[in-house]
Amino acid sequence: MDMGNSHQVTIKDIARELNISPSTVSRALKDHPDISKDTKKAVSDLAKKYNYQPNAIALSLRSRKTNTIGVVVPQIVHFFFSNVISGIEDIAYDKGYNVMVCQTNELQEREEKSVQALLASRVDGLLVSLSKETKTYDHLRKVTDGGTPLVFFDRKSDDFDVSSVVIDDYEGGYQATEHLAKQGYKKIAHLAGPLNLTLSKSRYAGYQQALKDYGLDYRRDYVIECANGTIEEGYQKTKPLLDLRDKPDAVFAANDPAAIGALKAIKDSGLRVPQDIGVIGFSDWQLASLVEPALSSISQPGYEMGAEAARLMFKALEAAKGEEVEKENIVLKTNVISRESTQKK
Amino acid sequence: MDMGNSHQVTIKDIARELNISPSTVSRALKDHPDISKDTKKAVSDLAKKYNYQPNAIALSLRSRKTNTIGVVVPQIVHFFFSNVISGIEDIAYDKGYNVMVCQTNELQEREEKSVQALLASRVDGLLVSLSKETKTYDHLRKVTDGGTPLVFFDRKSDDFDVSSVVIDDYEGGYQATEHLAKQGYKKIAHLAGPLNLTLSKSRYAGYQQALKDYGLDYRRDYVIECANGTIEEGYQKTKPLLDLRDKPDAVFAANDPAAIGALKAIKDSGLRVPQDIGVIGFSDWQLASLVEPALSSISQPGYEMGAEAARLMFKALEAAKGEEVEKENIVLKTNVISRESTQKK
DNA sequence: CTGAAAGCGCTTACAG
DNA sequence: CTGAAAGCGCTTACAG
Repeated sequence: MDMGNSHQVTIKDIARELNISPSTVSRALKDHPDISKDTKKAVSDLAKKYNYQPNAIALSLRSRKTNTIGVVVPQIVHFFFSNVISGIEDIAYDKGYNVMVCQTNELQEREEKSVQALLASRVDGLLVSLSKETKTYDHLRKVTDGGTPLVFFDRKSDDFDVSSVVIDDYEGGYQATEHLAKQGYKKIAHLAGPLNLTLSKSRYAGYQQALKDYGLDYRRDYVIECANGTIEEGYQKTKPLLDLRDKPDAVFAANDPAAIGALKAIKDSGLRVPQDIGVIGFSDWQLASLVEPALSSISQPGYEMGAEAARLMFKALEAAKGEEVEKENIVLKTNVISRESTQKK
Repeated sequence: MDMGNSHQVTIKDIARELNISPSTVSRALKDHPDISKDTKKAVSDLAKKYNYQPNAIALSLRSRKTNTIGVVVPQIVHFFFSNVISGIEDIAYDKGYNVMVCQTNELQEREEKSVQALLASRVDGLLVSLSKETKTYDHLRKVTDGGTPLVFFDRKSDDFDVSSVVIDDYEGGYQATEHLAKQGYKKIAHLAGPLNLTLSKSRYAGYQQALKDYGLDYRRDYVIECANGTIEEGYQKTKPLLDLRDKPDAVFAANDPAAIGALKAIKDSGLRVPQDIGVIGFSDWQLASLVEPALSSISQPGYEMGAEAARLMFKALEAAKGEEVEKENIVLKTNVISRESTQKK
C-alpha cells in the first residue's frame, strides 16, 4: 500500500480510497453540517492515518491570502533589530501567521528586490524599516498601490499615509539630558549622531530643550557630531572637549559606542567617571552594562516596537474588505537606564 | 480604464485586453520560440504598463516548489543566532529564495508547531536548531518522511541521517587552553558550562587534552560548573578559586558572561588581569571587546554557520529528482580572539 | 504561430 | 446527504 511517502496526501487521495468525491472529503474535514457522521468519521480517520495536512499553497491561491507577513530590515544582526523581529515573530505566531524576513544590508537596491520578492510571494502585508541609503520610494508605492498593507518601523518615510512605529528620539534626548541635570551635572556636552538623520537631530533638539528647562547653558562648542558612531570616534572626539579651559562635567552621547569611547577618553585623561564627568549613552546594543563603570543609557524598546508594528499590521489585515482602517503613528517612549556612569552622588 | 488597482494584473487580464489566449501570453512572457515577435512585443509592453508580476503562489502550486526555506531557531535575539540567520538570508537572497523564520523560545511545543506551520506552507527545505527542551523528534520525522530536505545547525540530533553544521567545541576548548598555555600560564582553571550539554562536555574535554599536551596539571578542584552561565554566576563561582591556597593563574570560561563575572571577581580581589591571572571566554555575544581589560575569547562563526547550512540545503534542493545527495556533517573551527585579558607578557 | 484542455490542491455555489 | 463544475493563476502537452 502506498503510504504517501514523499508525496503529501491530498484530499483526492482520501476521496479515492473512500470512493467518495473530493468535495465531500473537503466538507467532512471542516465538519460541515451537511455531511453524515459516518462519512466524517471515515474521512477523519483516514486523514489521521495518513497525516493529512491541507496544502497551504492551494488555500492561498483560492483565498488570495497567504497568512504570511514580510519583514524588511536593514540588518538582522543588530541587537535592536533582532529584538524587533523577535517581537513581530511572537505576535505573528499567536495569530497563526508566518514571517518572511529579508535584510537589506543598508542597500537601496537590495531593499527594492526584497520588497519585490515578498510582493511576488504575495505576503498579506509588509513591515519595513528603510535602509540608510533609500532615497526613492517607487518600490513601496507598488506595495500600497497593489493594496498590500504597509507598516513602517523605526525608519519611516513621511510620504506614505500608513501606520508606523518609531522611537521618540526627542524625548530620549530630553530624558538623557534631564537625567544628567537631575544628578547635579551642570555643563553637559553632547556627542551627536550624524546630523543628516532626523533621529540625530531629534535627540539633539531634546538635549537643547532639557538644557533650557533646567536652566543650563547651551554652548555650541559642547556639541560635536560623530558621523559613524564608533567607539574610536567617540574616543577621538571627546579628547578636545577635555582640553577646553572650561570643560564639561557630563557627556550625553547619541549612541552607546560613542559613549563608550568617551568613557575611555575621560579615564585616559585621568578624570573619574562619574565623579568628575558623568556619561550617558543611547542604546542600540545591550552592551552598556558591561563597561566600567557601567554605562547609563537610554533604552529603545525593540521588542515592543516589533509587537506594536505587528499589531498594527493585523489590525489592517483583520479589517473587513474595503473598510477604511485608521492609521496610527505610534511613538514609543524610551526609558532611562541609570547605572554607575551617572551616579555623581 | 481599469488600471488593475488593488488587483494584481494576471495573465488572463493581459490576454483579454489583447484578444489572445492566456497560453499565448504565458509563452510570450517567457520568450518561447514559437511566439511571433509582434505578439511578444504587445504582451511585454502591456505587462510593463500594468507592472505584471507572476503570482508566485500559482507557480508554487503547479511546480510544487515555493522557493522558500524555513528556519527554526531557539532565539532570534541571540547574537550568535542572529548571525546564523543573517548568513542563511544572504545565501538565500543570492539564490532567489525567501526565508521564513520561526523562533521556538526554547520550547519543544513551539518548535513542533513551527515545524508544522512551515511544512504546511510547503517550504522547500527546513533548517533547524533544536530547542534546549526538545527530547522527542516526531515532528522532524514528519519532515524527512515527507521528503523535505532537513539540515541541522548548531544543535542537532544524531537520530537523523541529514546534513548538519556545528561548532567544534572540543577544538574550541582546546584552543582556549592552548592559548593560555602559550601565553605562559601554568595553572589553568575551567568554568565549565552545564555538563548535561554535549557542547559543555566537549569544551571541557578539549581543555583536558590541551593541559595534557602542554604538560600542565589537571586538577579537579580547578573545574567548576556554571549551570546558567550568567555574569553573576561566573562572579560567585570564581571567588572560591581565588581563595585556594594554590590558586590558578588563569581561567578558561566556557561562555563569555561567566568569563566577565570571573574578570570582576579577580579585580575585586585585588589581583590584576592579565598579569596575575589570565582570562579567556567563549563567545556567544559580541561583548568581549568592551570589558576592561578587553576579554580574549573563542569566536564562533555564526554567519559562516548559516551560510554553510544554506549551502548544504541548496545542494539538496538542486539535486536532480530522486538523486541521492551525499550528507555532509560540517564541523566549523573556532578562532582565538586574543585581547588584553591574556597578554601576560 | 496560436488555442483549448487539463491539472497543481483546494473550496463552494449549484443541483439533485 | 453527496457530487459535478467552476475557479484561484499559472504552465504545457497536444492539436491544429
